Amino acid sequence: MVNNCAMDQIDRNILRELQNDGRLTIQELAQRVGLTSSPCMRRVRQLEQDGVIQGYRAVIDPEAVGRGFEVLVSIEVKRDREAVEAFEAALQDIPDVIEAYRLFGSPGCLLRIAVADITAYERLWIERLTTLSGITEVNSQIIMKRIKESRGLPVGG
Amino acid sequence: MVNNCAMDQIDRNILRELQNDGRLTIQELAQRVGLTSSPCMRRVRQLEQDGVIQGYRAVIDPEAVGRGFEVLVSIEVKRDREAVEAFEAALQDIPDVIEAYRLFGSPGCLLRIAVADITAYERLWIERLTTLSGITEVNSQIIMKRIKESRGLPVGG
DNA sequence: TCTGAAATTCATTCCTT
DNA sequence: AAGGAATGAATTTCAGA
Repeated sequence: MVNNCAMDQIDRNILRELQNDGRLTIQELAQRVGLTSSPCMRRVRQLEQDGVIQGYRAVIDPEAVGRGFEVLVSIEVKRDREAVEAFEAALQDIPDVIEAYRLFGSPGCLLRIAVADITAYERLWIERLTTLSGITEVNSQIIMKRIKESRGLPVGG
Repeated sequence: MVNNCAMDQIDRNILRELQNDGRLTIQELAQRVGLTSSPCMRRVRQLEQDGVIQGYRAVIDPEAVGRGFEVLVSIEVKRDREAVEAFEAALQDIPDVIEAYRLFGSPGCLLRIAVADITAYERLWIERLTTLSGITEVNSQIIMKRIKESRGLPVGG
């Protein structure tokens, strides 16, 4: 269950610390939140079991794996069930599409794409995006600047 | 330096595994990529030093921390330096804004916002978004469906 | 629920190949 | 670069408050 809401300030501090450094040792974490290691570990395990902590990930430099060029793509899809389902299924098979959202209003769909460079993007665009069926519009937006980065969710307190 | 490109297939496998589970023990990781623990650890440390691995994070369930309602907001800002800089500085002080991008073309700016519910969003919108100076348009888009989720970057191989 | 100690597992170093 | 053994840390469990 995700919301038994027995989450107190210490739990929130644990979440904040682990969002910042997911490889903190239990001991170091315990010290930062004012516990000793056994209760601290019990809380962490509980948060994991409850699904509050969904997992841990290494954060990789996109440049280093040939994905330093990011594009946001607005797409309009024909508003019929067949078209939408086929389109969304097709997205699953394009690894360069790292996020995709269906929106209310316009655009109907927003993709976040990560490729090596503009050449790779051109190839992706001509070979895979424009060939998707049921699409009525594709609009590619290059990011000029990251104004604010996602370093995890703000955790109250 | 990020690209000395002495990265081989084993390194890419390490990155893939650590993206999937950032708390893998070196031993378990070593087994998965076909090494013993000492060379495996050397590689991980090297990747960290080179900045290929930028860090480790716990992934938190947004619902559990009162941020289950996500909105994408397109904003147009007056195209003058003062306005843009003031606007972008102001965004830094709104914790609900978890990502912000300045784009080429239109919209000039895209925000990703995470709040508890639509009521909280209404409050944010009226109190903090519409009051930002230099803004000519605000367009809020609610996510109907997450078609594809970011579980880290695809790592070749 | 916490503490503190005991048992086990892991990280890390060093030396050899 | 990789493997293996040694050691020092950290995790994890458990008894008691």
